[in-house]
Amino acid sequence: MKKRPVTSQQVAELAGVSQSAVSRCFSPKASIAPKTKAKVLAAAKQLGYRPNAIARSLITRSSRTIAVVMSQLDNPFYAQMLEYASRRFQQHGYHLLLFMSSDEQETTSVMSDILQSQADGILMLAATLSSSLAKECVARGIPVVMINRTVAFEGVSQVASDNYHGGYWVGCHLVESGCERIAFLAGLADSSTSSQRRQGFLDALAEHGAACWAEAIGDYDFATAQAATRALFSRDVYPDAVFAANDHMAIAVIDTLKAELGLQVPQDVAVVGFDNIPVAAWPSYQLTTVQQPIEAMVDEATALLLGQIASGQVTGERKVLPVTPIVRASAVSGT
Amino acid sequence: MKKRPVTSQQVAELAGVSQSAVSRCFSPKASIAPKTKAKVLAAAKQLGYRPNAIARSLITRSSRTIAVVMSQLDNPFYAQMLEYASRRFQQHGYHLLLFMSSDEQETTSVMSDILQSQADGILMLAATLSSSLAKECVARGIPVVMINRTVAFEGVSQVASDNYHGGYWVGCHLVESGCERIAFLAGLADSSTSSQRRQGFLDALAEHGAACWAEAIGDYDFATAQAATRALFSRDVYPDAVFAANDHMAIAVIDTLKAELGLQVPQDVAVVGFDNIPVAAWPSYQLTTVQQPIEAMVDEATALLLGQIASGQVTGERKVLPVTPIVRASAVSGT
DNA sequence: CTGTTAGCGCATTCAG
DNA sequence: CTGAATGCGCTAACAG
Repeated sequence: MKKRPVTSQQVAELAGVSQSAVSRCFSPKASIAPKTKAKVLAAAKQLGYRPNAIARSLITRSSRTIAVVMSQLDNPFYAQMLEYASRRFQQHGYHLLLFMSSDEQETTSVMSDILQSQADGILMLAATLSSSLAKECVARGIPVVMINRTVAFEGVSQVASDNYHGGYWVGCHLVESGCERIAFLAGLADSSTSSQRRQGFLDALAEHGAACWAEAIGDYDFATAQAATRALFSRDVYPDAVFAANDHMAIAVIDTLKAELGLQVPQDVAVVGFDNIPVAAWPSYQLTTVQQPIEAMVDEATALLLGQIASGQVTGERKVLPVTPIVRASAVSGT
Repeated sequence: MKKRPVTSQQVAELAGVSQSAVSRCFSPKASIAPKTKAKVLAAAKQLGYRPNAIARSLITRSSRTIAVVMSQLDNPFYAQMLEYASRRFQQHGYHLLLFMSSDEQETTSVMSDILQSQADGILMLAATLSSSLAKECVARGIPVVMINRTVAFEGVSQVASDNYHGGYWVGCHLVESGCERIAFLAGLADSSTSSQRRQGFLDALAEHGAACWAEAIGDYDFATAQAATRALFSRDVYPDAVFAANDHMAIAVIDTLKAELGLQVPQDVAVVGFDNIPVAAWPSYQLTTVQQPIEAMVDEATALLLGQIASGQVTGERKVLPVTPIVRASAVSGT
């Protein structure tokens, strides 16, 4: 049977002090005589007392909880973010309440749960947020930070890596490597990350007097990217380079090229990805890619959320963090 | 500035009913006249009212929250589990509070946070739990379920896949495929999963009158597994098969064999893993492995936790779920 | 079916 | 510095 937890009242009785004295012992900033504190702590230890965070939240109006919304944990990139974010917030005495939500409809119901949960802030990783929901959060004064997402609403903050310049670098790198028939494999159609990378890439090509040779859509999904690869390489003349909007798809491209089409990377086709997930460094792939500053992004998001929580102001800032090109064997200069 | 949320009291005033009437409208099982309910819901919508879950938890003594403790999210196997568990609990109106904890010392401090959080249950994924902490949870009547972990304490429940028979199958499969110099690559030294897989494997070999040709330790880590592979293959006569205690290491073995040692899989060396992570199916690897029933394991853990929460009894059950051999190209019969 | 009442466990006034 | 009193927002008896 579930026992009733020990309360501060019981500790107070055992220690021969008032309940408020006990409370003060567990509040960092309250003033309490060392002697009474010792008595109280002794009694607390004896009874196995732990302050009830729920009761505390009710009165302080702060749950010390951040709601994080994710759509996919199978992408290691987001898994890494989540792990790091959790550790980061833990350091500041906050904990993450996890919500999975794939489609926008689900997000609506999830958002309702979040609002009820009294989370002090919301961290959106890879999920879409309708502007009406965003508006509701802002109206309630709950700070929202989105990572690598765009939403057409003022109140929410955004942290992103410099997708445009990442794409731009890829374009330059491939042209300068001598590639002439460069294809782009997009992620999700409505994803801002994919379209920003694409735009930078196209602009780079244009500045070099080149153009994108072919495009396909891979939905950030392995199987879809494989199908797209087959389509891109079904003609007699096929691309001599593929820029995939993320590493996961780039891996799919390489695998399909090698296993099904008998093509060599980078001898026959150069391949570049985006993210620099751990797999990209594996010997089988040696994927040239653009590294996103995961930790810096999370640090920024953490600072934004905690800052807004502390000040009680929701501001809606935008931060763009620099990316780092990583040249590996899948697309080297002078190929 | 953070606005004070609207309370049931305010809704009651607007609707011209008592505060408890409002409360009943948001409790599924309470009886309320359809007419008053309509009035209340109208007022609630007008004010944008959401019940405060914190206040509810305080009085119901149930946070509808499960604490999950993880040590690594970079292993896709655990990431998948977390995602599925989150969705599963969400369906039942529970949410996950995420705690990251690598070493045992950290677990102690994390456990303190969990106890304060008033979580209704604890789900341990890939983390060690000292028996003193386990005892404290049980003493408080908080159900604990560990997945794929062993702890020397009565009160906690455990869900595991049948590691022994998985290892046993691998042993049989390799011997029957004609392999004669079979090596084992262990995970973490103190991990029960690794040692159970190993034991089943060794028993299978013994029953076929064979023995393990060599052993090494890969710590469930890519780089360590690579180093171990180099060591295993440094002699003139090298293994003709490697059983790695998980897929992640098996991938490292294959990559090292192909990229560094110029060996073919499975022609020169057969490789088998464990888990059946998504990568195992990729064309470059085609890894023969043993699939763990992730969803069934999580379903079982969910049922165990929710059942114990509902009954108020912590029982400490053990469940072992069957595994499924997956034969792919990296180790086929008759090689 | 509805309103009234009494707390849940704790932080925070306010006197002393 | 300490204790007594108050109430956070809500659910759960209890009468009506």
